[in-house]
Amino acid sequence: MSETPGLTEATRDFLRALASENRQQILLLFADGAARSVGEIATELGIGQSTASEQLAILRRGGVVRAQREGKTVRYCADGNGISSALQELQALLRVCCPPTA
Amino acid sequence: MSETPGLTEATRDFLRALASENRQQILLLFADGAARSVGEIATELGIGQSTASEQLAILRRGGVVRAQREGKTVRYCADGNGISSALQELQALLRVCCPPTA
DNA sequence: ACATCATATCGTCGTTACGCGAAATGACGA
DNA sequence: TCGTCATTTCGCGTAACGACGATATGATGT
Repeated sequence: MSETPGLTEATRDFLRALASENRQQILLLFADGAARSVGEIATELGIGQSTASEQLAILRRGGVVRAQREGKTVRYCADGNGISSALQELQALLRVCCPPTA
Repeated sequence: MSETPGLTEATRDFLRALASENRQQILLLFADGAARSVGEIATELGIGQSTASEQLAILRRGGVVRAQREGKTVRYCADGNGISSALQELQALLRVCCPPTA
């Protein structure tokens, strides 16, 4: 069998990260550009603290958000680089599968 | 400004559809632009025929592929319209969450 | 070192997704 | 109508996901 991975594992992680409504909500919190702590996110979304941490980790693995420590707290914000690179790879795949008019 | 900037259910289905390696492989089969029957896809990927049908249905729901009957068989191919519209909506969301910081 | 607060990880449970074979549906030709 | 072939739907077992509370790790101030 040929290898033909199609998409990178990273891009698949990106897609899976965004394919969850809860995680989309988290991402949308960052629309104002402000970084947030895990606890703030949990409170704003009305979910458990550990849940927020875990979902944030998935988003981070997908290159959607990035974290930075500030004292005791960890602040998350959208990762523009990760997002645009994943988006580019995704577009490349889709272009391959959609030649001309269908 | 304060309206719901979230993603459509359709776009979430699109993301979920592409977040599976098996379904990505199916999509990649259509890179040559040729439509394929369910049985052909199952054979080419070495998966069960019912599995192929189900995964195809998910891809179709996500607007990634579309189906057309031809006699007894149903041929699937990539859905350029569905893909590009979902992609546009996705980009819109990501733009919202990624200020010019990058 | 100790206490404290924020976050990460662990253990668990219920729900959902995947993959298969078997059976039902739909299309066509005789 | 009947038989066949392709596809869809169903039933089931297994694996992965999502959420939670509880506990462990890490950072800070005293």
